[in-house]
Amino acid sequence: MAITIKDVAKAANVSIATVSLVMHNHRRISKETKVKVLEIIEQMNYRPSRSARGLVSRRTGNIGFILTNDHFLRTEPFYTHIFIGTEIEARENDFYVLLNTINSDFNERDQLPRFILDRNIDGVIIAGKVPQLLMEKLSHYNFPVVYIDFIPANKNYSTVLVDNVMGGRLATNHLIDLGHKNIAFIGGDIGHPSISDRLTGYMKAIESANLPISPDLIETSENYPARTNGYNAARKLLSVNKNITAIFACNDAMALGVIQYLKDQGKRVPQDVSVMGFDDVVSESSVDPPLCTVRVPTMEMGMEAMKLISTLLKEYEFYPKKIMMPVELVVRQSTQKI
Amino acid sequence: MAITIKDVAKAANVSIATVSLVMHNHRRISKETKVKVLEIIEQMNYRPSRSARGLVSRRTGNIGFILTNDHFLRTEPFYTHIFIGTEIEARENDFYVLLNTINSDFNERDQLPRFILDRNIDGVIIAGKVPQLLMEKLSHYNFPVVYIDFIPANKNYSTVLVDNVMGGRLATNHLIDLGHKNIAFIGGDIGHPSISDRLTGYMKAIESANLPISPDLIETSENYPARTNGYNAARKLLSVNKNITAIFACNDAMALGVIQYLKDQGKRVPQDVSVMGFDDVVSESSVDPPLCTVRVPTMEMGMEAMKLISTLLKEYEFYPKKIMMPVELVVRQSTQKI
DNA sequence: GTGAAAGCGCTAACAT
DNA sequence: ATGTTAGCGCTTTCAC
Repeated sequence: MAITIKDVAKAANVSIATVSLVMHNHRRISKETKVKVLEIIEQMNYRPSRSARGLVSRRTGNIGFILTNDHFLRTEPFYTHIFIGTEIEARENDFYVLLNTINSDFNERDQLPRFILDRNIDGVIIAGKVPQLLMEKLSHYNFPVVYIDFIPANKNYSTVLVDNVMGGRLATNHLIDLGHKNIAFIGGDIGHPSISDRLTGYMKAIESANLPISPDLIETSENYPARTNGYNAARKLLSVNKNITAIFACNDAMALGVIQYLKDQGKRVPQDVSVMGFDDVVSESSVDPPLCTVRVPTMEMGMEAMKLISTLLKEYEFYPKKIMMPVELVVRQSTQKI
Repeated sequence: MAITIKDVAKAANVSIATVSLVMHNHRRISKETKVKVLEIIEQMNYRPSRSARGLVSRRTGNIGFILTNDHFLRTEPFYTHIFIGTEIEARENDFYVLLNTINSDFNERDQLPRFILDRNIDGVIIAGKVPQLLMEKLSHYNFPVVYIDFIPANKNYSTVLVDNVMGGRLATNHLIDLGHKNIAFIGGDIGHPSISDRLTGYMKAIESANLPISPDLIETSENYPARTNGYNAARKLLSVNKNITAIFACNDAMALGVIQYLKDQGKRVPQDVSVMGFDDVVSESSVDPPLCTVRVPTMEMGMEAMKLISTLLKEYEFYPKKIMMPVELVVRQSTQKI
C-alpha cells in the first residue's frame, strides 16, 4: 500500500489540508510547519496519487502527442527526437506524454486518438503534417494544441517552427564561401512549406552573392524527398548541366541519393562535387564521406512545444505563440574548396 | 463539462450502480436495462473518468515502457516498431503506454523512471538490454514486468524473445540451398545472447549440410554489430580467406558494412559474393542491392508483450511465461545461386 | 496559520 | 434485478 496524504499528516502531526497546502507552496503556511512537513514527505517518500489529484482538479496531467505512423516509423529519427524532447521537458513540468500515431490518410471512418475520446489528456502536441480532417475533428474538443514543424491552415494555433529560410541561406553561403559558382538545389515535395523555404533561402543567398539563378540549377520535380528521389534528381540535373560543382539537397535523405549517383558515375565527393544535406539525421559513420548539413534542433523543438503547452495550461494564456527555432551549419567532409 | 455516470443514470432512469454494473458486464443485470443503458451511453458519448476509476480501483490503466536512449534513438527503427506494437495492443486492452528512456550507463545517482516513483503505472515492459542495476532497483517495487528481446539474469520474469537460432539456420540454409559451400559468419558483440544464438543457428545449419565449420569462416572479434564494424570484419575475413562466396552477417547494419567493403574492393553483390543480414530494419530502397535478410516481427513482439502484461494484470497470473517469436526468411537481391 | 469537511466520479459491498 | 451508500486520495472553501 502506497503512502497517502493521511500518513504524512499523521506523522507530521498536522491536518491533511496543511500537507496539501505545503505541497502547493501556499504562502499562508508558516516556515516551520512547511519545513517539517517537507522533511516528512521526503523521509516517507510520499508521492501524491495522480488519480486523486486528477479527480478533484479535473486535470489528467497527461499531454497527447500525435503524428502519422509513417512519420514515426521512418528511418531517420527526426520525429523520434522530437518526441523524446517532449518527454524530457514533461519531466520538469510533471506531465506524462501519451503517444498516438494516426494513419496518414486519416478519414471519416477513423477514430480520433483514444486519449481525446477518453479525455485523458489536458493538451495536444501535433508533430509534422497531419490531415486537415484530423484538425477539424480535434477542434470540436476544447484542448489547447501546439503544432511542431507544421503550419495549420487555421493560423490561430501555437507552433514551433524551423527557420528553414535561414538554413537554406547557411547551406548555400557555405558553398559560396568555398568558392563554388555553379551551385544546384535539389528538392522533393516542393509544395511543403519547409522545403520551399529552403529553396527560398538558397535563392536569397545566390542573389546576395550576385550569382545567377538558373533553372538548370534547380531540380524540384520529385514528389518526395527520399533517397532514391535524390538519386533520380541528381541524374536529371547532371545529365543536362555539366558545370555543377556543388549540390545542396533539401534534406539528408536526398543528399545520400545524390552522393550515390555521383559515386556510380565515378565522381568523387567532395573532390569533384561538393554535397550538402539538411536536417542532420544521418549518423556520421553511415555515409562516406560524412555529410555536411544543417542541424535542426529536433529535441529542443519537442522541449519548446512542451514548455509552450505547459504555459498555456498553467497560466491560461490561450493566445497563440510562434516559436522559430534557429538552425546551425554542420561542416563535415562532403564539401570542400573548389 | 464532461458527461458523468450520474448524467447517464438520470437519462436512463436507473441508479449509478446499475450503470457501473452494465459497463462491467455484470450478469445480474437484466437484458432490457443493459440494452437501454448501453444505448444511452452510446448516445451521450459517455466515457468513464480514468481518474475516478483509478482512485477506487487502485489501478492507473497505464503501462510503463522502458528502454535505453541509445536503443530508442538509433537509426534503425527496431525499438520504435516494438513500441508502436505495445501501443496498438494497448488500445484493445484499454491501457495507455508511458515511455521513459534511461541512460545506458544507468547508475546509483540516476532516478528510476518517473512513472515508477509516482506509481503511475500498473506494470512495466522493458525492451532490449538494460543495466542490471535498473532491474535490481525495480524489483523493490511490486510491478509485474515483461521483458522483450532480453533475458534478465534472474529468469523469473516473463519474456518475449526472438527465435534467433532458427533465424540463423534459415539464413544459412538459404545460402546452402543456393549452392554455396564457403559461407562465412560475421558477428559483433558475440557475448550478447541474440548474436551468439544466430551463430549457433549458423553452425547447426552448416553441420547439417555436412559442410566444415572453419575458424577462417567465422569472424566475431568486433565488439559492436554496427556498419563500420561489419566493414572491418569483412576486411579481416576476406584478406585471409579468398574462397568465400557468401557472407551471413549477424544483423543488417553489419551486412551494409560488408556490402560496402565488397564494393570498395570492386566485387559485385551478389554476382561475386552473396550477402545476408538479419532483422529486416533496412528499408528496401536504401541499399543496392536490396538486402536479403531475416525478418524479426518487431511490432508483433510489442503486441505480445502487452498481451502478456495485460493477462498478468487481469487474471492475477503471476508465474512467468516465455514467448518465442518466429522469424521469417526475406529473399531479396543480395544473394544468388553460385 | 491551521483544521474540518465537502465533494470530485467511480466501484463494490450491502440492502432491498 | 436494482438501489443506497461508503470511501478511494486529494484540493479547496470556510471556519476558527
